[in-house]
Amino acid sequence: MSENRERQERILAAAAELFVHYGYDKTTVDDIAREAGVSKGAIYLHFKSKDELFETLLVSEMQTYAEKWLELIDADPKGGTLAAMYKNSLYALNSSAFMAAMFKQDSRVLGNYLRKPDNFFRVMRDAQQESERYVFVKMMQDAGALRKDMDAKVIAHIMDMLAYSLVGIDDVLPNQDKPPTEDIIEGIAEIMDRALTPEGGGDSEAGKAILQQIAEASRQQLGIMKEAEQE
Amino acid sequence: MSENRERQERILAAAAELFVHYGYDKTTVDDIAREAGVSKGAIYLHFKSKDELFETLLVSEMQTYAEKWLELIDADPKGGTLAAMYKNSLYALNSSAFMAAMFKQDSRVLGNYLRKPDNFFRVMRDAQQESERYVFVKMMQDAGALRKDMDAKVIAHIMDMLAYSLVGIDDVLPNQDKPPTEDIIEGIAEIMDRALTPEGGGDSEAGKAILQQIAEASRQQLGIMKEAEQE
DNA sequence: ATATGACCAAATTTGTAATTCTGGTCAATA
DNA sequence: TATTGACCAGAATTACAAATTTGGTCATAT
Repeated sequence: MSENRERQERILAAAAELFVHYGYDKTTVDDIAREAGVSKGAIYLHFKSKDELFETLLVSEMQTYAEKWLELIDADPKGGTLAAMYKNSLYALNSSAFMAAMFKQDSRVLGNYLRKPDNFFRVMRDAQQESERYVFVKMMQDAGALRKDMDAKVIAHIMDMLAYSLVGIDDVLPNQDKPPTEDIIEGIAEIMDRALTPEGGGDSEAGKAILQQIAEASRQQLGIMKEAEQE
Repeated sequence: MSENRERQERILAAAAELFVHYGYDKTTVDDIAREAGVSKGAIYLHFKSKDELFETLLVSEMQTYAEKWLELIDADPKGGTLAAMYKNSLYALNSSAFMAAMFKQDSRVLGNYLRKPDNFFRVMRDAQQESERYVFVKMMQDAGALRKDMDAKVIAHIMDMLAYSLVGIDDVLPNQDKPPTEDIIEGIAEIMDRALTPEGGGDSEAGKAILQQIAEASRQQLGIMKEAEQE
């Protein structure tokens, strides 16, 4: 990795930590520079503005999330089933506080950035016709990895609900004896496995093939966004 | 119903509507009096303070919710299974905007009431050792209406997650083509039925018996709270 | 060529005095 | 006796100037 690239990574890492802890509003460019051990000017050699830095971080976190997801699936013996794939997406989501904040649109972290008229999230929502989750579930169903008698749109939405509440429920419903997150995710996986796997078991290999396909498309889309952002 | 009692109901109904629409902070006692068609003084003949009115409403909504739940179960042919019971709790929750706001601790509705040091919700949380949902799930498991190989605490928590996200996900994740709520609830019910019902089917009658038991306990607890509130 | 941090205009926050609003009371009324 | 609404003290909001902070720049240093 070039020295320049390495410094950019350091800046982004510092920014991620500060944004998660203090939020977009309370984190200043000076803070980021100090935390990353560079001068403020250096930040502006990498990013045109605070917002561009922030948006680069958003994209970067999404990429990291996608890669982590793929890794987990690859390492999972049952990785090709719909339930296992979904489960691993939850682990991936849960592994990054910043990504979790993005997913639940945490206003404490995203702050006034959310109010900007054409922020990253709005643009993304307007751009996509169908939710990524739905596309994924639909493909899995067509490939025989999800029972035909389930409505893919409904399943996709329930999956979003569970992901959302996995990272968001603590904010509003403090539960004294909440089970460990891992137990929750495994519980969800078991439920999904029983409820969604077609009779006779789904085709695990077909599932993995689909994932590669989606991953590739996703990488392309993120690449495009990264370019769009440079302008 | 006594004339006095009827007026109290009218006040509470008016308050519920205003609180849901404008929130606790922006709803004044004058507003409530006007909406209910009574004088402000009359409000204070029924309630010692705005907060007492509010808390009476909280308890009243919980009672209505519990009754609605029982009704739905009674009317449901499969009402005794765990999945059907849970499903009906979601319908009951979804049928009252105020109850939904309570469940998700919606700060737009509950406003500064939530900041009060010993508000209803804090008192309730401190009072109860185990979550109601867990008690319910555990009893159902002991009665043979939930597979033994599932952890009741985990299942209870996942049920809370789904309930929370059912009423809360719209606030942060606007989904252009979200399925109708009824389809979502039925989808959840189907998933739960497949995943939680023991081999050979659960004992539906035992389930209903348990519910009556819990309903009775719940009625008692709410009665106690109502008294505690009078002070 | 690269990197820095002093510097600045604009935005945000703070302090605070004036104003409005609101929960609660109670003398007057029906 | 039961009910009302004018009234009031304290709370909340507004207005706005002063002070501070912050995103971004660029002359200077390395």
